[in-house]
Amino acid sequence: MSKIEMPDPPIGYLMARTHLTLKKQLNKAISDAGHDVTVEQMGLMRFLWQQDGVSQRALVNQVKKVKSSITRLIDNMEKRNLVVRVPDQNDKRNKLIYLTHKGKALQKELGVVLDKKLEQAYQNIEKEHIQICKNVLISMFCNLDNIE
Amino acid sequence: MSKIEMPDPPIGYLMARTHLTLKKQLNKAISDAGHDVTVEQMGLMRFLWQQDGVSQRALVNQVKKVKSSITRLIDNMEKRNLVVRVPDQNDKRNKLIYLTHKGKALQKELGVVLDKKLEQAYQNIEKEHIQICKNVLISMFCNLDNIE
DNA sequence: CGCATTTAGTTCACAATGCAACTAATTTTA
DNA sequence: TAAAATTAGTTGCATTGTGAACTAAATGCG
Repeated sequence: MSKIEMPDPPIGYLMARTHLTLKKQLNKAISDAGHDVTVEQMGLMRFLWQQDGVSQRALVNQVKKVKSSITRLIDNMEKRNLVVRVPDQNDKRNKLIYLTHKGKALQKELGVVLDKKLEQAYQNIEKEHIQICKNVLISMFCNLDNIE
Repeated sequence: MSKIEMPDPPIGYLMARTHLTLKKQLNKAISDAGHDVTVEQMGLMRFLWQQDGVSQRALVNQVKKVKSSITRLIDNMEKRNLVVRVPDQNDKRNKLIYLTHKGKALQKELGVVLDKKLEQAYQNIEKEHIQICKNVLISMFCNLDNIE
């Protein structure tokens, strides 16, 4: 099978490829560890672990996804008993999202799985370079976020 | 609305956030430019622009997605008349993917849209840092790819 | 040669994302 | 205050990604 010769790929392709591969393997690692949770659900819980009982709107602002994505992400998390929706009595438009016991308990367990996988991903890469990479990703995001 | 204070995010979250935001805005930019193509379809065409008439298997090896993803990506590209599937007479299991005129013509036009958006994303970021970031993404991908 | 194995591709079920259109509740404003 | 505009959340539709089960074709081996 002949290998196709490609020119230096734009960063978007590299990001997409690495992101999807990391996500795929993390999902498998989480599943192998016996947890019925996805990486995206973990990504939302990351904020809830810091501050519980926030509105979906607040989560939209944090994770920078579209509100309909959050709606369905929370649908699936409710199915798995990770969170519950509680109507806000002060503003009946809002629904406040609270972690269940199960959702809270997962913080430590998923942290272990995540750290282990990142350790594999970081092999033989200089720490300073990883920090520079993070900063570039943050700057790119801010540049794009300011445009829209 | 109170901003949730978050600790230093793992690189996976940064990659996911930046990747999705870039993808979202690129899709909009492509659509605004009058093209009925998605970023993922462009990602596959990137390889076809280098070498036309390859099997789906070859594309799977290049883009590192699962074969069922490629099947449906090509389904949607055929609908839009970007590519055609041609049965391989030498090995009847294979289907060779060829760009249509429309698919070929898009290389330049989409390149312009992509470059413009990347220019926005790269504002005020040092070129050397972008290169380091790219190298980290490549190294991470290779580390993960060797594991599975 | 003939049967087992491998390989290429499709299909299905599930999760996730985004856009657009919608409902319901709140806030603004005339 | 009543109508208009905004805000929070849901739903329908299209695209994408994955894994598992499936078909058809080619390859390998006894």
